[in-house]
Amino acid sequence: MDAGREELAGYDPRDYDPVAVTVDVVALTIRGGALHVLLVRRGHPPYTGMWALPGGFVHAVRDAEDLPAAAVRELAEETGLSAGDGALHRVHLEQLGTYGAPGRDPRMRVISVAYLAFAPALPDPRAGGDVSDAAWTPVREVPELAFDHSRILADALERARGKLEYTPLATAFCAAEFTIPDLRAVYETVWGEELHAGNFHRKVLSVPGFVVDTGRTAGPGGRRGGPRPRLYRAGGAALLHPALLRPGREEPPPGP
Amino acid sequence: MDAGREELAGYDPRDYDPVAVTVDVVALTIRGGALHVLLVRRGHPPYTGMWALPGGFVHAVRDAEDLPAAAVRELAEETGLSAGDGALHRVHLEQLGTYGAPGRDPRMRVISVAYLAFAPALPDPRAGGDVSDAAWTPVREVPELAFDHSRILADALERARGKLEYTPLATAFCAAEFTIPDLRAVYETVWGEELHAGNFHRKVLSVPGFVVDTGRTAGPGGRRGGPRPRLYRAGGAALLHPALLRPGREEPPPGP
DNA sequence: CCAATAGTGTCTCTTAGACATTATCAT
DNA sequence: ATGATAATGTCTAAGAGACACTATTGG
Repeated sequence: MDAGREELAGYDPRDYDPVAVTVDVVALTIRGGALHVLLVRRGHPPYTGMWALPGGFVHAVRDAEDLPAAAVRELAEETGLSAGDGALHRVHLEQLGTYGAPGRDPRMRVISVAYLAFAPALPDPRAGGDVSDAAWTPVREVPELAFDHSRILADALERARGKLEYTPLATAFCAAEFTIPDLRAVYETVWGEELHAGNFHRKVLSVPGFVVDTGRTAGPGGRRGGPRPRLYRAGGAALLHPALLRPGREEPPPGP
Repeated sequence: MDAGREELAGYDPRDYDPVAVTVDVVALTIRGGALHVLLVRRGHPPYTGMWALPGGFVHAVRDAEDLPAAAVRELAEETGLSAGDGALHRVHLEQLGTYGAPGRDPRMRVISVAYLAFAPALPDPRAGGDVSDAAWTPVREVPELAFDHSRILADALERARGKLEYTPLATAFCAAEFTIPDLRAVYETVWGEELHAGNFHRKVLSVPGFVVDTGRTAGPGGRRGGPRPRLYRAGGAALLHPALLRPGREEPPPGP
């Protein structure tokens, strides 16, 4: 598409109000069998001392950056991993939604574009910059967050739960090579439900392009016995057909 | 959530760059068996004379409005319907995504929050304001659009096709009361595929909360014979269980 | 009458899920 | 040996889809 660059005569800057745009990242990972989210403790007003999602203003004019680039930058700053690093390269990033209610930031009108990141187990973050602390926090222990970040986190969790059903993104929580039980643990952790091991195994292998067999088996890990499970890599499928529908969703009573 | 209003000392306005935020609306409706989108012809630079999605700057400071409110306002301005009107009340509106690549607007850095609207058949729009023309356009005849609006429209269509599968939003394209063949026509139009009438009928009625029988039948309409179909209203379900999966989706060849 | 369409019945194939079974490993 | 777990097999119920059939309307 070529930008028809007409003259800017007749263009009135007062047609619009200037707004600050931030990017916030909901970075999810699995540690020790529990779903964790990356949080930072704010070192400046507003909400000083409260926990919040990592994020910051988009570099809009000088060194103008795209929105996904801003999200990667924020994630890299908070985790201490460099953007070109291999660890960050395996992170799945997608836009979650945009939050712009008036008054959500007491300073001024701020529109926040939220991103959702699925990451394999990453090292502990390091504090620095304008945050006094940063930590992977179990989602079940997350306190009330600054701004409307509690709502953003809730939306992110719901999105993540749904994404596991019809996309292969559960593999984004695993290392490059993983076993079917590893994958099952991801589903059980995110959905908060136990899955039948045998049925899960057969179903995953029946979905074309979900996982590919490496031919090798896992070494003796922290398991308590049993045969060595086979190692798989993520397949090339972008969508799961048929989907792995999560159980226990009874039909809700008809609303208004 | 209570906003902890610390003092604003130490707050440096240069921490952020001012950005203009717009809201663009992809309004879809069905007219004469074809899917239509509401387009406007631009009356001002940039892209003067080109077709574009209806949209405009968010009122951010004076009369600060929420993002969905801005979308409703733009839709009302372009369709000539008042926001409190009953016709607009039946329109389904949801956030589609946010587009903020540098250079997408040649004037300055603009972030656009795109909304997707599903509407029943609405009257023809009226031109006015800063648009020289406005029209419902069949999506198969849409020309190249201004800015990145062609991409936004493509994303909207893909979202709409998916939404029909697992939500009852096809009813948002129908009048308040509709027949099962009406509903089937919506699916066939949006998906671009013919569906088996008998199987579709049975499936729709088998999903709890999708439609409710009014007990009445349609009057003699533009049909070419056959029994009077029954009239239904939209049910209370928010999700379809089981979903109406669209046919013809063979497993794609595994990508990279 | 005839063509078109609404709505229902029937059959087959696939899949989900409950459960059983066998094989392999750590302790 | 014993217990835990990977992986596979079996059975049943439910849903998708192909197809046939009846009933009811407009022309």
